This record gives sequence, structure tokens and C-alpha cells, in this order.
Amino acid sequence: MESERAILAFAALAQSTRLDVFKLLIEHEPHGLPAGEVAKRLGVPHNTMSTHLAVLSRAGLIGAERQSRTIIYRVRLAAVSELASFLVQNCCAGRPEVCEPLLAELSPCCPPATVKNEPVHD
Amino acid sequence: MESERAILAFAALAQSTRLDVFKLLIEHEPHGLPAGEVAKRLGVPHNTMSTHLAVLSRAGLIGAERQSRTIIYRVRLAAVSELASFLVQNCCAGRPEVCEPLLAELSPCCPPATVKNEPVHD
DNA sequence: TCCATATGTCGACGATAGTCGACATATGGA
DNA sequence: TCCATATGTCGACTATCGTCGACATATGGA
Repeated sequence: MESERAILAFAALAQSTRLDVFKLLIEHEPHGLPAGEVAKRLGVPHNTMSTHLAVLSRAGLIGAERQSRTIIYRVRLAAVSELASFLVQNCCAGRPEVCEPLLAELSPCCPPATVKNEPVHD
Repeated sequence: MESERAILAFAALAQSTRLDVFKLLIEHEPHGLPAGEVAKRLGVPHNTMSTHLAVLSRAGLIGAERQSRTIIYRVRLAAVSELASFLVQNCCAGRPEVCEPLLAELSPCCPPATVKNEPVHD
């Protein structure tokens, strides 16, 4: 991931409403939410929300899919992954000993042993 | 990491000069660089750079240490780690199956087998 | 003390971002 | 076709940001 794309992504997330949108859509993976629902749940006018969704979309962090009259927005997990990699890879460049503590802190988030075929109670 | 701190960090990195500073300081881990050196290497006036360093510092991404007349800036790797965790943890919340592909892409950055006691040629 | 070096702070300017009313477009049903 | 619903675009306003000249502060040496 080149710096220009990373800056777009960082800028998109550096705003409270958009960060809230990001979190909300993450919670609604993998089904996503219609634009209007996002606006209603966060108490933001639909046109303001449309602008924010466009920013997140241009940054590649979310994607849109039309379903009849509504447009469903979903997080693009690959983009999130790339952004996290960008953060960490800049640290790793030539210095694995610097990167090690970073990955050590990230790993407990998803214990590999419990990830496989562990049903999620919903 | 709460959202407010994350927004400060994202905003700090969402600017080309500051992202360049971040990368430059990462390359100079663990010794760091004096403020004047950072300004000179990136071709930015010292007072403009001072402002940018202050933004990165307020965001907690870098730290400063006085050494006689110069002030050495270094990346706070713990903050980088927290920010990466923030990105990924939002995805993991209750959904480890969503997080797995993210960590899978991050891991090859630092192959665990080569991290231990591998001398770095400098 | 006086001066040079290193860095930070202030103030003003132009540029960009966030908000929202008003209007435009797209879809589906009567 | 006409209307209601869902979403996007435009334009204007205010607020905040990035830049940099000028000045201020801090440190060490003569």
C-alpha cells in the first residue's frame, strides 16, 4: 500500500462520525447496512451521511451494493488489513526485532486455537 | 484505546509531511533524530516541522528527549501497536472468524522463525 | 555576560473540511 | 404516468488546518 492511499484511509478514519460509521458497519458484518439506516442510527442528516460514506468509500474502506431502492454499505476487510499492514510494515522494514512486540500485542486479539470452527453465539 | 485518542493518531498520520516524519523516525529506531535533522532531511522549515512534531507528539505517536541543546525525537512503538490493535480489535469484537484473515496477512511481515537472535547488518 | 545554535510559539494568510438546506436522480408500486 | 421512498449532488457558510515570517526561549561556549 502506497502512502497516498494510506493517507486517504487515515483521513477517512480521523473524524468522529466516520469512525462511528466504520465501527457500526464492522458490527454488521457480513450483512452490511443501508445508507439510510446508518444515518438514522447515528442521528445524522442523510445528505451529511452520504458525504461521509463517499469519503470512506473513496478511501476504499467500505463498499456499496445496490439492492432495489436501498444501497447497502459494507466494510472492505481487505482494506482494513492492508492499512494495519502498512502501519506495521513500516516498523518491520529491515528491523524484525522492532516488529516482534507489535505482533505480540496483536495476536491475543484472535487466539489461533479458538478461531477454527468455533461457533459464535448470536 | 478509546476513539478520541485513535482519531488524534489517525489525523496525525493523515498528512504527507507527518507521515514522512513517521517513516523517517521508524528508520532511525532506536536512536531517533534531532528536530533540526528531521526538518533538514525533509526540506521543511524548522518552525513548520516543529508544529508537525508537536502534532505527532500530542497524538502520542512520538516522544521527545532533550540532549543538551538538541531534542531527540523517537517513535513510540507502543502507540503504533495500540493503533494497529484498535484497527483490528474493532473487527474482532465478537467475530473471530472475521479477524482471522486480517492477522493472516499481518503475520508474514515478521516470520517468527527468523525473528529470534537474527543479527541485523547495519 | 554576550553570542551562536537549537527549538518552540505567535499571528496571519490561503486552503481545505464538515454541515445542512435545497434540488436532483433512481427505483418500485399504484 | 404519477407519486413515495432512498440516496446523491450542489452551494454556501463557518471552522479548522498547513505554512511561514517574526519573535521568544533554552542551552552551552567564549
